[in-house]
Amino acid sequence: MRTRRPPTPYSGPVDDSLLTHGRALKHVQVREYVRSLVAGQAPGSPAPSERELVHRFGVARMTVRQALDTLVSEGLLERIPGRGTFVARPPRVTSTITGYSEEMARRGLLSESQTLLARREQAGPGVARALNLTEGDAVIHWRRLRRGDGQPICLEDAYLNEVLIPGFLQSGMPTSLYDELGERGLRPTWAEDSITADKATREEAELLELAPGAVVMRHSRRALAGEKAIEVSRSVYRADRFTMWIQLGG
Amino acid sequence: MRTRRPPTPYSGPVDDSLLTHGRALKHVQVREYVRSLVAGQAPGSPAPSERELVHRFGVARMTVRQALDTLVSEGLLERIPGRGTFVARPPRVTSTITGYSEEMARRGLLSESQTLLARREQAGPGVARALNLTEGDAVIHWRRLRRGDGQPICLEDAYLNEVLIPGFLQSGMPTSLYDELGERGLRPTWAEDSITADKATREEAELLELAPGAVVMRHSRRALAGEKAIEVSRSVYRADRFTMWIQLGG
DNA sequence: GAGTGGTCTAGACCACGAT
DNA sequence: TCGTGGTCTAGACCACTCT
Repeated sequence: MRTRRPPTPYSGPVDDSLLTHGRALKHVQVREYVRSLVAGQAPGSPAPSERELVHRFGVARMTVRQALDTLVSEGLLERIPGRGTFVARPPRVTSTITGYSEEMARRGLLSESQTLLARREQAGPGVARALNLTEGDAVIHWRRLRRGDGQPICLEDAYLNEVLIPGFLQSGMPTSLYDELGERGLRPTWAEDSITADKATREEAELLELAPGAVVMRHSRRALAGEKAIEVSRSVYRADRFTMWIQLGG
Repeated sequence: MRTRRPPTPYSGPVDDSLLTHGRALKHVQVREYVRSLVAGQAPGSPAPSERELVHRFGVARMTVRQALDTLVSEGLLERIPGRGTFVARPPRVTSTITGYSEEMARRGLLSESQTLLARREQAGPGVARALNLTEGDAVIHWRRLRRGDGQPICLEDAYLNEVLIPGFLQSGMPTSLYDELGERGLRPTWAEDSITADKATREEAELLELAPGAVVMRHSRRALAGEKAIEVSRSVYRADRFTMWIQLGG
């Protein structure tokens, strides 16, 4: 039986991001070592064997397994019993939440965005409910006319929970809302969308340079980052210039 | 230090589904015991503590942790350091691939489906490409008029890879395509959808009981079960009676 | 202080794949 | 046969929460 374990005064080079209470956890060290080894490797490339890592780090095999378990559950590695551990083929993208800018980029179109309105408002009943706020709470209302290759494509009214993004209006409006949210750790991870077809109102037709009554697609979204309802938006798209693409599942 | 472990001749009641090579793995026993305890429990209810399970099953704590790890990664349990292990609140549904029947059921509408066509055809170029087939390969073409509460809502043309579902046409058409595919282990796990708005053609307008030129929503789907492309479909929905709901992310 | 989960050890035997 | 991952043991110390 083992006696007391010494207080593990680890003293090697340590990435600060890997510290917990001032000390790097061993399984984290192993995990990040393997992650860096494996970064950029082709799918199917072998990762170090568990016993090799045991040797290199002087840790128990269970510790190595804990490290690899994480990477396997991340989809980075794949274990094949009797053969070894290998770089997994990149898992199919699991329905990413994308915004308009990314949608346009994906099709190779130049994405432009003209802000028609960006101001603090009091939440109405619908917006308040969608953002888990109380009616009258402060929200940011951002209305944009969006173009692809110069042509009007979409008119979007987004409402953002101001409490979650202090200084948003003052900092100048970002090009990509979702990138900006990402930098604040609030990139939406979940969204409820609804989509229907309709005819453009007169105002919409004017802004989108359509004949009144032309066919449009209406898209509503409620986007959440973790538990936080961050954005609710209503968009109207020219049907003749826009097809929505969605990938579901993983 | 331990000596050799005895050959673990487990003899308790064993669910066949839990057997591997004729012997129930201990972590599986523990896992399924906890799963059954926790089934139907309200979120936040405590699960047995790790040490309690160690006692009850006479196993090492690492074994119990392995069992609980699985349930945690399934989203069934949640660990809170210093407090215990608890039933997790049901994880948000990660964008399920749903078919029309399930969509209707979700809104509490009576879903009906009238088969207009169900036959073997030779794949055209578009369908062949979508199903990873060669032009001329056999596909099943299934055209349905779908109603909600008696009203025409959707006209759908589905093409299925016949090789993957032998005897499909002969067995009588199912009510829910996705349920039927599920029973063959081919429930789609991934789908590429595209959605746009348009005006109904004369034929569509007739079948959907619309005025010619009325606004409709067009929906295309390419659905895969694992690596197998199983279904490709084109649907047209009456915009006045149907809004598409999508949940993204998890 | 008692109980909980988080981390870690230093081994063991097994089934399986490659050689 | 040798190396691999899969399973398992019987403990240990830690930080944390709750009472």
